[in-house]
Amino acid sequence: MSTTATAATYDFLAIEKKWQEYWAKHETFRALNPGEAGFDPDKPKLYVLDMFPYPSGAGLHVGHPEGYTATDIVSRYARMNGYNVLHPMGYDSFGLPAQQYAVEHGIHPRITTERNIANIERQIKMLGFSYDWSRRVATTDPDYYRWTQWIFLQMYDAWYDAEMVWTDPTGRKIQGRARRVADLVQEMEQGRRVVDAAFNAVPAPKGGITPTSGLRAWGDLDEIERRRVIDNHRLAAMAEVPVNWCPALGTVLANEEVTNEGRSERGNHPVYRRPMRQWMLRITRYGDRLLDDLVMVDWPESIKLMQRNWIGRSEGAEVDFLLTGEAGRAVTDDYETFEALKAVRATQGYPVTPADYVLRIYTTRPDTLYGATYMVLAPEHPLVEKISTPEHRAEVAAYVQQARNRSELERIADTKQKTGVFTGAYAINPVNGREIPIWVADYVLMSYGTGAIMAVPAHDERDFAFAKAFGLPIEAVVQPTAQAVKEEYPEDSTPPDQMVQQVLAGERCFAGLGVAVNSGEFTGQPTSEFKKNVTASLEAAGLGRFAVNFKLRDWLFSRQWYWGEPFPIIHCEKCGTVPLPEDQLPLLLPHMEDFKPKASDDPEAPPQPPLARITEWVNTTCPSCGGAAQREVNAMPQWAGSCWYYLRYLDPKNDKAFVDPAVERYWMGASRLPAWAKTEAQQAGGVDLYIGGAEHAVLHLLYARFWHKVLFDLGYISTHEPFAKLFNQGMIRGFAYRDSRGIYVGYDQIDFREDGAYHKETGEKLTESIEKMSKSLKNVVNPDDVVSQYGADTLRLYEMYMGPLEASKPWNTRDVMGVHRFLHRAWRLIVDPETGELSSAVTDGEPDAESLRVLHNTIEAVSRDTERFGFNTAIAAMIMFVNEMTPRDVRPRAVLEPFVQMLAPYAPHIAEELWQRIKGGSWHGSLSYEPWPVYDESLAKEDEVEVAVQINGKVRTRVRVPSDVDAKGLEAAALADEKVKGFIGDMQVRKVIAVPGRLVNIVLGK
RNA sequence: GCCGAAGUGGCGGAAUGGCAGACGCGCGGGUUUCAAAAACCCGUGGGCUUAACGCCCGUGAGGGUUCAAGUCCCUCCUUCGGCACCA
Repeated sequence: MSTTATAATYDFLAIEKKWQEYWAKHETFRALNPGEAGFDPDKPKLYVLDMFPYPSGAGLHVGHPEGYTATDIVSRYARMNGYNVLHPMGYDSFGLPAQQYAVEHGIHPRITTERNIANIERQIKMLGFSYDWSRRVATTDPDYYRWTQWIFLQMYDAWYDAEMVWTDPTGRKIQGRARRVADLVQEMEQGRRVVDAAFNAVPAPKGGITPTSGLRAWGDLDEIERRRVIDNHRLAAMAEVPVNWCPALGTVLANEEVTNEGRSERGNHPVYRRPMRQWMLRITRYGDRLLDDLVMVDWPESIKLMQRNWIGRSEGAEVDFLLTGEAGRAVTDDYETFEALKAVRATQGYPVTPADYVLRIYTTRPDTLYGATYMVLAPEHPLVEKISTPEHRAEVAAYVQQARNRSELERIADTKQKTGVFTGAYAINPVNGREIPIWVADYVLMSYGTGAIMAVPAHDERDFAFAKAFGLPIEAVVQPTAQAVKEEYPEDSTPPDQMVQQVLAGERCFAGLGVAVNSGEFTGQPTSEFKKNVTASLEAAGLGRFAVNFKLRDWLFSRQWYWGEPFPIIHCEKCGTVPLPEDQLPLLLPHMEDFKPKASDDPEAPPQPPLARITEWVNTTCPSCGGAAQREVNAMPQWAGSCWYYLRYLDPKNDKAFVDPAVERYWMGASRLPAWAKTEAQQAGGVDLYIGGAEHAVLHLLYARFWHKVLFDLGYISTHEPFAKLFNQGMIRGFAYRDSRGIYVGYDQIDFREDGAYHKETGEKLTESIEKMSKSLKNVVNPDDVVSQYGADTLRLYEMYMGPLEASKPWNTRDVMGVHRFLHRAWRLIVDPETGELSSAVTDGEPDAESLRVLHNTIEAVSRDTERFGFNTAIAAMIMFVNEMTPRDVRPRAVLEPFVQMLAPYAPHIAEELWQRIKGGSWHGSLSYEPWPVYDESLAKEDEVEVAVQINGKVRTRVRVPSDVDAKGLEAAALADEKVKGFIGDMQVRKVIAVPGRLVNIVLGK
């Protein structure tokens, strides 16, 4: 350790402070926008982005600098290679953690947020990253959230035209586009769209509206109905939907914020499903494009897959089952039997839209329709109450109530043990006219498909379990091959033929593909063919249609907390929801002394947003009619600000627009990148490199893509996708130690000996494990400590040297010394430790061939490795350079200077200092823009190389040959070798493989 | 349960199908020193050996392709990550 540092040795703390002040003072890393004085349009651009931090009270942990260092290396490398580099930083400062921290400590979140930002910014600056600080944003700044609110209003004023086929500026054909609400109104006014029974604006039927179609023209709607149609189509709209209600947090949460166990991601509180009227963003409209456009981006396959799974597109059919008897009569006066409905529909040119007299289900397996033996409604399904017969009503109501009171946790806990009750109602299977019972069970989810299913116990595991539990019939309609059923039950030792018999007998469930049996006219058809045919036949009869479903659900966009963006919306009794006029933005978050949300243990407690308590703020006038009105009192969720921050960095001070279009086109446009960064993705444009943790795989990254596409469709930005290239850094974990009772022990309590870790006080040997860093495991490493002990350059270098960027790896403080020593050695190459002056070994003379060879090998390795993000091996190459140069007493300047440049992206402070010293009095400034050293292959080559010689694949000797020898010459040299001759003896040389520069393999035989 | 990624010395890790273990840590030996630290130099996968020359075994396990496999293919095991009643 350098606590004994004299003025002459590498005084990293002073050097780092000096250069950080220099960079700040000279705005060394300021990136100029097109149009600014000094902007060079001939340089290619590179937009290098970090996932901006959440400014928590704990400050940075060592995981943050890992990604930040990687992007900093790329940024600095790119500047030295002649790029205009945009490398900004900011803070994601709204959200629940700040709210909770503030509640716990009794301090206003505005204050804690400012304090936390100040601390985290100090830490980031202490690490010497080359951010353009003039572009700093915080999502809590009114100048920032003004535009978050503005974008929300654009979504409010937009709808998704799923039918529209259009061509983007690159000539790509796209189906579906967000358009202005005014266009929708116009289409309806002109009669191109009509309104169906569910208030959807659908393309007008060719033959016009028939009386039985349930369709209406725009002119036939009253004011309230018209508003309902429009609201039904807005990309941002309020809707009564089942939401995740967390009474303990006093707010609702998005699906993405609820854990597998049905608890809140934050705080681990129970979450309940409740229907509530909330703001929703219709991300599901973009399901297909969010899925399809993943091919445009250069992202880790694992992340793309997670997004694909999250979107969860499936194809199948919607099928309408007619309700019969009492149930049917309860909901319809006009149609009582299946045959009657079928007859009516047969006369129609246009399929009838959903209405109460049918039970509409979604299935991916329409080929199993003949095996449907009962139906199931989700407890929240609107038909449950209507169709339950008097004798079952009490039981159904009790079950529904019980399901409501079970948290998600409880529902998930017993997926094996199915529950449910019979409603007393029956439905008619459209393919065979059979009446089957309708049940209610919570294994069917209201939020997926139509909230109702046909149950085919013979071919669905869940239905099978339910049928077994309640004694419902199981009828096989798919005959599997012996092999298919064996694959489904690999552990089972039953002979495959017998398994097939068990499936056909309804004793065993089979969910795979096969050939139809007992399926009327379809019997004998393979599954895939059957699906197509039966869907077509249902469609022809108006009883079903091809359908696509997504697991992705609309984004619940309101929260009942204080610390978020207020909605720029006013509720007027006369005009409905009214957007705040643009010139009134930002709508400032009003100050509150008591900002606590109303928390509760009661799942039935209603949400009470804190803002609702400021009556003088809530009560306002309607911008539309001028009458009395109320402000929206919910706040936006954590993710709102992070959906578009990468766009604000481009033009952070603009008060006319969230970004100037010309500026956006430059920084987000397709790059003129060198080979190393060129991918198909970057041709499509976007942020050139985005580095962050994989924990955002579906949340932030999906939401941001969604907003981006909306802004693209509305013409505000120029690219389909926000992030052309994404890279996930691996998690840095820490060694954790616990005693025999399982209690974790902090590092300061541990005596590290050769054979393990011992407790300093008890002497007990401790168990070591590698865990995610966390306070409770007492294995957190604080960057402040590392920097004060070893310096920022050492921390940066160590984090990059630990291993591949994408790998998860454990922090080992002992290893930090290794790179720290390297920096000391690099320092002494140039500075005499005795005098503090330039070392006398540094000469102006012509470099010798060997020094040049070492240098150019290093240039080659560092350049190549940096470009492929192999930062660990790039550092290894620089260490080798220093190890080679250290013993020399003549070290030519011409060799040292390029080395210092190569060190600069990795350890910028020491590099600046060494550069200044080696350049001497003539140098003033930063080396940040000095051209990167050029690799000269002719200087890197040696005249002679050693090549391994294998006999039958085993290395037996080496031969020295000229480095440019060809395969023939290499073969001759190997065969001429005495030792090789000895090995050959009287054996026969069957084959010789000679790979110049690599090896020779001599294959011998008898 | 489903999907994905990964298994290499005492440790972190390196290796376009071409000399496995670069580089660092740790460890052993040496130089320097009154001594220690620091620094510098040498050694360091395991085993055998006449200890020089040299040989054998080694990248989670087993099989395969190839002149040549850590790398490609098949089967299995383990660990980590994601999803999880999505009809």
